[in-house]
Amino acid sequence: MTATIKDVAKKANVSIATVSLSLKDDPRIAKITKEKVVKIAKQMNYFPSNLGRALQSSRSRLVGYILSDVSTSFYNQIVQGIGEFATDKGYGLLIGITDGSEEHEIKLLRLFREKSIDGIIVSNWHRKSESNLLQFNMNNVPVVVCSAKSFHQSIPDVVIDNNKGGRLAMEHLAGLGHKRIAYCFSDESIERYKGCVEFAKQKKIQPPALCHTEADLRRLLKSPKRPTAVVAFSDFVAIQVKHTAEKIGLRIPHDLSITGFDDIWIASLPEFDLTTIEQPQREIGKLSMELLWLRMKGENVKSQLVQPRLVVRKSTSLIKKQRN
Amino acid sequence: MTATIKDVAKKANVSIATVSLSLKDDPRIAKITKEKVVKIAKQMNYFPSNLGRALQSSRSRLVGYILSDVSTSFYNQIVQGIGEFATDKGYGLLIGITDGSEEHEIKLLRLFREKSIDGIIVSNWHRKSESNLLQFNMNNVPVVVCSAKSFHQSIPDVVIDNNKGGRLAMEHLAGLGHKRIAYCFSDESIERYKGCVEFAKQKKIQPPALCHTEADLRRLLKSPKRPTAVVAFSDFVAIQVKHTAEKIGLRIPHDLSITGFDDIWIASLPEFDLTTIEQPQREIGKLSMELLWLRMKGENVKSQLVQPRLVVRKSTSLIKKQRN
DNA sequence: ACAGCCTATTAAAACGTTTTAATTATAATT
DNA sequence: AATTATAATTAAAACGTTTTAATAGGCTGT
Repeated sequence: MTATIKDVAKKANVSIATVSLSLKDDPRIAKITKEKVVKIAKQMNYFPSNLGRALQSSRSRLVGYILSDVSTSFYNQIVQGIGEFATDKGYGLLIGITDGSEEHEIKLLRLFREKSIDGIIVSNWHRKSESNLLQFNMNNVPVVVCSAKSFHQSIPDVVIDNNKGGRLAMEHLAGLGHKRIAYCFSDESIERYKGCVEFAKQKKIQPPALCHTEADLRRLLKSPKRPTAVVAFSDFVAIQVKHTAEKIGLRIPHDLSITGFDDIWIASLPEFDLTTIEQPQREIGKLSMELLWLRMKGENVKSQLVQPRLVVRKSTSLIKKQRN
Repeated sequence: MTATIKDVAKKANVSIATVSLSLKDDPRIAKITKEKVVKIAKQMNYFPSNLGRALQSSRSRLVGYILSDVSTSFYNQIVQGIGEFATDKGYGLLIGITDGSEEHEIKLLRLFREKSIDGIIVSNWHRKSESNLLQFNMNNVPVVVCSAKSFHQSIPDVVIDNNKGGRLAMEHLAGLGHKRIAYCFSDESIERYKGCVEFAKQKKIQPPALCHTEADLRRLLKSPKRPTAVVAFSDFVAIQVKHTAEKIGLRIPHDLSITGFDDIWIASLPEFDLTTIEQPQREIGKLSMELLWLRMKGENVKSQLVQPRLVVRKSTSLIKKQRN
């Protein structure tokens, strides 16, 4: 089917070694020979097979990306960022969607191993996989954590400055005059919440009330001294909060201001028009792949903190004087 | 680092051939030997490297998926479906996001070739790539088109029954008493529109008015005999239509019923609550991969039509008598 | 004219498998 | 006991590369 190095060698009437060296412009080969070989190779539409190359160099030029679910709007952009950089550097991107299933995750990691993958980026993983990932990482298959906090100091991560993000949201709300603020929900990144608390402490205002569940929030919103604003953990959560508030009869932003986090595409739809903290998802993906690439080249890298940005829309407004 | 077949052979004190045959349970090897080898292999945590295997069989056990953009909610589920099936069969899924760029697409196809990919699934592609894809397809690297109409009879596709989907939407609206219906927008799948027209013809009602642009729609909605319902090409378009209508002062569904297509996740949010034609995206992905897999095994397959399903929500309602 | 040096090229080994054909060991038949 | 048939194992080749070390062919300088 496709031409191999042997075919080229035969046609050019040289050895396969000469072909190999010519194509990588090795100074040992005479210029005239190189030109001949290159011309014939092009003419035969020859490209070195990664299989042979991989076998001999034990580098497959394949990287893997593990995540639990592409369908959350958030990770798509990340995949895009990773993919672009990878292709550019000649790496194939193997995608591994675990769907949250541990069994699936194990299967995927085994597959990656069998394929002699050169590096791995992870966004979601199970506790039990950590030793497995660590093993990859120590055996010259670098691992980078993307958009999450790394679980081991030998594995760098690329993550938004969550603390700063929390502060930005608080700063914005405080600037609009809000004094009683709630935070929904705490489970995941505690950093964002910490950012809020730190800002509050610094500005000597009341720290946000922490809601763990929707029931918590509902109760709080019905109380006499209910919050006038909510910092939501994500845009997703922000939408939930909006629904909860509306069910109680509160209107956004008239009765309640809400900030989200991520700036997924629907945040800008007029139905939501959500003030939010933007994460440059594509950038995060690209940066992760860049770190991985550097590590695969043997360089040392440090974890990266990506800067968040406040996007002001219509889900937040000045607090009404009479209620303050 | 990781054990190779040689290591196992040495430890088991047999030849590498014996190891290879034992692990695939070849009847020629004595049972007792097999057991010994299998035990030692497991104990050494040995898995055959795909690289060696691929080189010798010239099958990489890699498949590629080409699409322009993962971030449209729609394709995520497809990727998930493809990925699941692929992993299950021991195939690695290389993802190729073209971002609509032709140059990128070419780069990706070359990468796929270099990686000796075994099969390709395509959702979006440029005209110019067709000859390229066809070449893969003829050279024992089968191609399957996913969620789009194939461009060549030698390449099967998996696609929703668009005609039927159109009919379903029309049937639903007609059932609610709507007589004047618009279709937005026509550019892509003409099949859906055809389905609408066919249904109208059959039931002897007025065929839907075709809007090509938002301006068309706006004009139509402002006309005295304006449509009372719109069949939108996709959920995405349905949302656009909703916005356009609301800007004019029409309320959904009170003044205008809208049906979408796809049932992406936001369709079920209370802000939209969109009556739509569901595409089983995951199923479509899975089916595409299954076809590809069969073709890679040398079997002949036929294109598949997937059945759409009407999901009734609140964006459609009975036409008001006074206006009919 | 010959040792010694470049320069250009190539043979050969290696990477990790699978598979075919050959070899060895064992059992069965005369 | 010698031959044949059968069962079990293995040597070797092949897949497509890269790389190292070796070879051949000219030159140079004596």
